[in-house]
Amino acid sequence: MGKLERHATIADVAALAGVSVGTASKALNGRGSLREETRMRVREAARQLSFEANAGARSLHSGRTYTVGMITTDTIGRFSIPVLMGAEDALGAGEMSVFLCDGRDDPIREQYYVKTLLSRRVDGMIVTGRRTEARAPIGANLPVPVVYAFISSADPGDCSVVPDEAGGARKAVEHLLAVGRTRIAHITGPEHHNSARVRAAAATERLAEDGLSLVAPPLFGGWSEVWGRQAVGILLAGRTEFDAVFCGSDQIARGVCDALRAAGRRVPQDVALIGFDNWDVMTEACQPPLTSIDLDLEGLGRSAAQMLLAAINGSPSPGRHAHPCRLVVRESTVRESTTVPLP
Amino acid sequence: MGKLERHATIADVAALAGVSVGTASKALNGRGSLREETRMRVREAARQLSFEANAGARSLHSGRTYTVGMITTDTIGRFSIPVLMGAEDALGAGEMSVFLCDGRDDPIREQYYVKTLLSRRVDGMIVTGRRTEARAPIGANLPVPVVYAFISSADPGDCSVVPDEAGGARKAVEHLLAVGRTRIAHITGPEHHNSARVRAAAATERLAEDGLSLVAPPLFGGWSEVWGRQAVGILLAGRTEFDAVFCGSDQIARGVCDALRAAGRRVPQDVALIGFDNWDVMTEACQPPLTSIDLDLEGLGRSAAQMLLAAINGSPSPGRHAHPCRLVVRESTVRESTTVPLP
DNA sequence: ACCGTGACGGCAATCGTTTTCCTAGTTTCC
DNA sequence: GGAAACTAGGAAAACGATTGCCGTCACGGT
Repeated sequence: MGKLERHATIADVAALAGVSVGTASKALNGRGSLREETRMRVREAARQLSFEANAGARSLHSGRTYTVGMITTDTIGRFSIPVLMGAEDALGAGEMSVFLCDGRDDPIREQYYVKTLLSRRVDGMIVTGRRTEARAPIGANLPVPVVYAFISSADPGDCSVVPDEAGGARKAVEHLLAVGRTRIAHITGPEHHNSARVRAAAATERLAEDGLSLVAPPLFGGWSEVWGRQAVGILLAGRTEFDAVFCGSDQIARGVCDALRAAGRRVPQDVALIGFDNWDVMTEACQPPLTSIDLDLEGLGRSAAQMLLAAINGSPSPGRHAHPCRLVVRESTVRESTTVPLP
Repeated sequence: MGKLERHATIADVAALAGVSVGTASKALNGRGSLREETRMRVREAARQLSFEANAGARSLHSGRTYTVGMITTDTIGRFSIPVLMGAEDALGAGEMSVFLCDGRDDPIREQYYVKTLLSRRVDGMIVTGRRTEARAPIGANLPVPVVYAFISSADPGDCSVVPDEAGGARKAVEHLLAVGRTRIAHITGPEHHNSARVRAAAATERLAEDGLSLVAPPLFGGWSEVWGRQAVGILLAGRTEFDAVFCGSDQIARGVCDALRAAGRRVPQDVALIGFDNWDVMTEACQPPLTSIDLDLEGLGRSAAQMLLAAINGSPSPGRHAHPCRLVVRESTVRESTTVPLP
């Protein structure tokens, strides 16, 4: 058989079942009062023609498309994916389909997508992507609700869901304290990056609550392994003693780990090591496997989607919502890989 | 101002411009014969109401939705993303929007998505994802064209676009030969994985064409760094001399690199090293940076999308299409990072 | 003065579905 | 036996946009 020529319409179904179009509609949607026998006959006809109601025509009538747009501002990367997947999952459960739009960090392209999505009458939009700072709102007075996920909108009235990075950094420090370390160093990304500043500040603050401080000012650099290795050199040259390093990313941590080993320091016996992001590629390849802070991006995406659904149904949640991070303990902080309960 | 209450319809525009609905439509679409003054008046009214034509209503009339569905079978991963982005890019250029569906390797979910997409009257579908083997077609006698990207359909009549892995492996071997290596080892993923077998076979075959063979049978294992390190141990224990290693993945290559360095062998002086996938995270973190084979997944996605567009317009390209791989030379095979032209 | 001819725009059908109203039977009950 | 009360299903009006077909002007030519 070749491929089917044309989609069956409800008129085809009605004709085959020997009823009127309206009756067929009622039969398929369980509306109106029909004899069970009629209902079955229509259903059978629909099955036979593999009829699927035209969603476009349907939404023309209902005013809702059960569709949302997802715009990623930067090109889709390691961070956007889980957010995207979490959102897709939550929306799928609400019978919503997702339009994917890759903004590629181009405002023109982005505005084009907004217009396209509006013309497609999406019920709402999710904006995601990575940025060092909050981003300008995607549009003013849009006729549909918008939720910013991972990234946050510069307008505090907009609904943004972002990871609780400060909380994550505090958890990291608390874990190091819990395993008995007090001389902690911090190696992280570039200072102009908001995440780096926030995490460093939170770590410092948490230590201060226990009357402690970092053994040296935070080492700002890049997010890479290379920087991790370099930073260890700086740290060792400074002759400051340290028994733990809190890293701003797993890549940095891995570089740190390699450099420490090369310098003859054992992880975790001499130095406990904790990363950030819980990126499996790094945490698993690290020797030993790396303890890290998980941003729970998939959960964040899911949560953002749920807020969007709520907003669509008339209950918006304006403002900035911090999504909690999770500590994942591996062997770079404790000998056995048993989970250490937090205080 | 609060958010706009409702989307403007063409009737609103017509009323504001003082013309009939049909005239408004003609004015906005450049059809019919209208006075320039009228046209401007309508356009101005549309602008004022920020009118965007309802795409659903429009496609009801035209029969086309300018929409395609993209189904990823496994959960979206490192390989699917570039394919997805390439496709999205090519489709966007054709004014098409993309529905994203994450099949999560669940056939039920997948079938649900196919139904949903059909009810949304997509003009076509792209199926992507990673599998060890060809996959069962997503549906029989679908009323819209389907293109498989990266993954391939078990039905040889379906249009599949897949990387030319054999060609890539041959390029890798050719490069090693070109830089003067003849004692080549091959470390790769699990033997049950089709890619591992194909690449190993192609490498062997290419060597045979020069009257050579691998210094040892291919070492099948996993795709991980850990396996790369282990495999070097096996290789060294075997006392076979080798001056190059062709690895089945960049992760393996990185493990190999670390283990070689630990064993006192210099890369590339003693051993030239080439990976597969050209995954920036690995190639850049590797010391020295890793030469690799790029699958050009983004190009592959773009190409798949173009075939889909062609199929939608009535010119299908049935069958399996191999998308060429690219050699990317870095310092793990040549001292200077200058590009070496291929023979 | 009359007809022909463009130019301009309105009218209405159409796409596929849902939903409201209505009509024609069939019961039911007094 | 006849009116009321249901029941089953049909007819038609939406929903928003496009488009083919017509009517109505104004103008020019004979």
